[in-house]
Amino acid sequence: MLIGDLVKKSGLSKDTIRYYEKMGLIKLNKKERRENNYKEYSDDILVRLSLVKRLKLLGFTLNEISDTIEILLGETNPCTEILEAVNTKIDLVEQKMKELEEIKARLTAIQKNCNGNCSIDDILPSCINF
Amino acid sequence: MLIGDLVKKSGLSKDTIRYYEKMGLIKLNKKERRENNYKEYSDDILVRLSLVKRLKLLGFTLNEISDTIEILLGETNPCTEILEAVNTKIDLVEQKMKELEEIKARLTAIQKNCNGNCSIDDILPSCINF
DNA sequence: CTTGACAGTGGACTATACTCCACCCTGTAT
DNA sequence: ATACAGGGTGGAGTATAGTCCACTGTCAAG
Repeated sequence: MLIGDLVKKSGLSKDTIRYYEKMGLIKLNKKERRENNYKEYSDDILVRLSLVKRLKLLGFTLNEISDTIEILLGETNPCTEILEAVNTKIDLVEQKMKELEEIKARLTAIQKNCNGNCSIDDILPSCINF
Repeated sequence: MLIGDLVKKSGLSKDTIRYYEKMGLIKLNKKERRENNYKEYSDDILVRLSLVKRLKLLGFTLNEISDTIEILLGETNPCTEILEAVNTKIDLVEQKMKELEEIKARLTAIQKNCNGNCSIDDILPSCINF
């Protein structure tokens, strides 16, 4: 598919896709050009872009994403490396979830302390050592 | 305390603290200066910085953090506004948690599909529509 | 055969969040 | 007295992640 289609299917802008291309997140080999010099994007590229989008939402940087994708979708890594990478990512995700649970508990506590007439004094105790 | 202490206690750099000051994330009133013009930071400032650090880890921008802190620690907002803000934040946190759960499920699926001898073909199905 | 949508390239610009630097003042230790 | 750690200010520079713009080429429709 051409870039216009990719824009529609990926939900990313033309400029963003080209930026990712420049950064090496997606790669086209020389075959993937039409005679008129237009770029031909495969479904693999779409998969990669979906991965990028998801991982970005979770706060990974493009460099981290680049590494992750290389391991997940690369062709040269044996299984153990893939599994290790996946396990590391799971740990990271679990860590983020724990953080969020803590924050949520804290917010809920504020909500409960605040019975119709709260002030800074109701909230501060919940924030110390937060 | 002076900035050196604050650096040690907060784990943030001098420049970062001053940047947050410039951005209005932390505020010193005129009283909070010693006669020699040195800034005197209170424990409240430390609480604020801890909040900033935590919220940053979760992917909030400094602007979002600024708003949140203003509502949580500000002095002029009535209770209803605080509660609304807290509820909004809880929603946001829950949304992020859902995202993470989805990612984790996906990663676990990859892990299961990969029985000792996986290749790109084992992983790709888990990545499509990811 | 021109118009308009779509493609490509290169480079400038922006926002966010720092980080570094130069230069100056303060205060204690030698 | 002076060295030196620590404080203050202003402004420049950096990294990341885009976003915008100008200019050019391609191609199907009228």
